[in-house]
Amino acid sequence: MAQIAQVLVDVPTMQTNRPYSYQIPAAWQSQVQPGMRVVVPFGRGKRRVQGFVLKLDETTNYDGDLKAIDAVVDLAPVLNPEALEMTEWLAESTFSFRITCAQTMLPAVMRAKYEKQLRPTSQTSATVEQTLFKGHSEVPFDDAAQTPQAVSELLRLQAAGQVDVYYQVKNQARRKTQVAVKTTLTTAELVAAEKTVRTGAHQQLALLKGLATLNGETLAQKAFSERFKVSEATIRTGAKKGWLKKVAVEVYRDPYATSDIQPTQPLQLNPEQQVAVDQIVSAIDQPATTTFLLEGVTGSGKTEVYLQSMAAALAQGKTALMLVPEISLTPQMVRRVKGRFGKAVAVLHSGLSSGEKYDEWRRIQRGEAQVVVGARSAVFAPLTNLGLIVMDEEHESTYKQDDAPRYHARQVALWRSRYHNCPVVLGSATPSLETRARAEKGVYQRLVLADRVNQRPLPQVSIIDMKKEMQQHAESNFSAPLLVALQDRLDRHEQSVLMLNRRGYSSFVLCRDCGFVLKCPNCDISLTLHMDTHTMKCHYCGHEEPIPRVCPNCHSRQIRYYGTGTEKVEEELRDLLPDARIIRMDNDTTRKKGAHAKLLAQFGSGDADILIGTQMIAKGLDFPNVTLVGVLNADTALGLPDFRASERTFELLTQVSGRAGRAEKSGHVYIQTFNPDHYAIRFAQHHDYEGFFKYEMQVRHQGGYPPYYFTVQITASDLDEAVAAKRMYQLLQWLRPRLAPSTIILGPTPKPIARVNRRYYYQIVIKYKQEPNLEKTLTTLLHETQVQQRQGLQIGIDVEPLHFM
DNA sequence: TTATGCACTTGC
DNA sequence: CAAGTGCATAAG
Repeated sequence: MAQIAQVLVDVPTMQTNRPYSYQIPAAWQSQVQPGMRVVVPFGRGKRRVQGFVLKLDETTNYDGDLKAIDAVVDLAPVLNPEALEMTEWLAESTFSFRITCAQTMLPAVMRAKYEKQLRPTSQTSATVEQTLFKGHSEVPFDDAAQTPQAVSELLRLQAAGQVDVYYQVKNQARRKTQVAVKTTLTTAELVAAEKTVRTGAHQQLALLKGLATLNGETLAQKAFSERFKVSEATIRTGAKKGWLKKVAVEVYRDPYATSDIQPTQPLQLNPEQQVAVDQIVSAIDQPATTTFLLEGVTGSGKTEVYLQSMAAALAQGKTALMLVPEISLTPQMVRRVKGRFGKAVAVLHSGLSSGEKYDEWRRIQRGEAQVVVGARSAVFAPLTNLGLIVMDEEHESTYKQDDAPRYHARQVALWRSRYHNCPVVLGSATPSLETRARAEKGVYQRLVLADRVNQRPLPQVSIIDMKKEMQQHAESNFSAPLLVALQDRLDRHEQSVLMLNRRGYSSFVLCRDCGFVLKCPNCDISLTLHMDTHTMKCHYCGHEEPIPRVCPNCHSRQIRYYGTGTEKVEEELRDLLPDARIIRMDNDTTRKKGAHAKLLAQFGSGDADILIGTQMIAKGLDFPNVTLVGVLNADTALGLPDFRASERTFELLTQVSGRAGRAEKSGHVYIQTFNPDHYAIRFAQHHDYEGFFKYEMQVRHQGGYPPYYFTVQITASDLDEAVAAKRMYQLLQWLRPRLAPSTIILGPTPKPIARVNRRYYYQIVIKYKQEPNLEKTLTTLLHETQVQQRQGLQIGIDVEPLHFM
């Protein structure tokens, strides 16, 4: 029997990024398994931390005294063998800690919370008892240790044995329970009981009849009382008489329980869709793994291909995973999947409460859900026997996690497909260059849906040169042609969608006398005006301050709001078209849970004529009465210092264009821009992805960017700008001889937003085609920068970063 | 991440 | 000389 557990402790540092051996107490030796969480003592004090059992052993090569496991948290492993293997791989490939990776794969509530408590001992004096504990059996350490004096006093008391420091490892996971009724009597006994009730006691009779139908099953009290028209008081009487028992049963928090989802049937496929489904389905039971790129314009019926392929996987007794960029933005997708697969579907996305996520996760883990739809982190869903992984809108940048572990869900999906020997379908109308290039090389198999299912032509796209508009008209967010078109839709009772490209653009305060711009005291960025709260906010650190009335620099009153926020656009539009009913959708109006869906439903039911919003409206919205789409500022992202700026602009414009003319009515798109001749805008105008791909590939080839090169970004930040810069130059010297001569190292450069949250950021970008030493070198780097980390210098490694700013 | 030991300064 | 502060260190 295994006596020793190799435990990965919850301490995210380089030195603890390896398992520690612990003694398993004899009583638990038969139940502890790899993948379970345990509580173990760690360090010199009495500190206790959570850990994951990675492995069981008979012996250990550690020759000190082993400590013993304190508690076993789980009855069954929460990380299955696949997850354990994935932890290792993920940690290595993203240069992050194993513990962080393990935690990333699980619902957030399974992360331990630590509390430090003070408890009295047998030697606690009466004075201490009165002043500190005041009759409580324990006191939170942080409450008692508010001042430095209090801390030293506590240390003294601890040394004197007057107080005991106790570490509590709290499991945040809570199961929701419901009161249910259950009878232990037989049907005959229930019938006999009917004779004992006094005449006219209808409710009690109904109760007994109801209980007889349960056949010993439990039923929620609420449901019982509704079904048999029995009051809760009667149920209580029944319990008193011993007819029934009240029990607590676990219920899942089902985020979609109340919404009525209509079951849907598979649709007739067109020939192209049929080819795609056939190819994918035939790959499901192949021993090899195939990655498909399913390329199809908006409305070409990609979703139906996904659904029918997933159905085939289920039919073979396998499970299916479907990733979507952010479901809270595309509720229609969840409806379609739930409509097709009903109760077999579990949903995982950021819009769920932590309890809901936990419950959905357990439904998957217990095998109660065979289909998972979810955003980025759903790629770790504990599905066994995976038959198919679908990644919709594979080009979306939300698939990349911005903080450690900086993984891309596509990489994880591909890893899992190799583990399960199942196909992956990457779907998009505008695939990322990396993916499209791989399909070109034959690494991925390309499936094309060229026709729109409804046979509608794509909307006509007009480009409006704002430089000319500006010369002819006063400063306005709306060009003459766009205004005319908007008025026209109002007259015809059709709807319009206006998109404001928020990136790199927002409303700030500028003094017209001295040019002063109000900036965040912590970050190198101007503050944004928020009319709803009447404050100036920093979008990077959250700093907030009142709107200035006079210029803080020259005390002039000529301090005005500049630039374009959605609020400002809405205001201007209300002036220009006073009769239009307008809905605005941005971070402010959609912050509350469900607000997003509510606004969309409102717009969908025809309660408004115009929907104004940021990028979030470009995705997934599908309203038949929308015939006009306007992009107010197409090019604000083009000026950003990022080689993917053109790709993003093209994607966004193509995507938002797809929102016009979804049904019988044809749509028209107006793109306002200061760069009317830019290729990203021209190719988007003609819905020409292939043209864009070829052109952009040349640009990337010339610049030496992905997909011709792999990239790794190393960031250093420090409170002192000079320190950050100096360390980065040292790093460059250190790095150069360790990497291949063909590898290009860019920088160090200050990041385009050089200061965030009082820290200064510098970056180095490594570009390489083949670099066998990379992993070893970067791991060494992480080890060697440990000491500097503690001195305040923070180093971050991002493999294949998506944002270079 | 965090408690501890040790080196060193500070205060009486 | 005791107490206090700061930092390096190691965690089974």
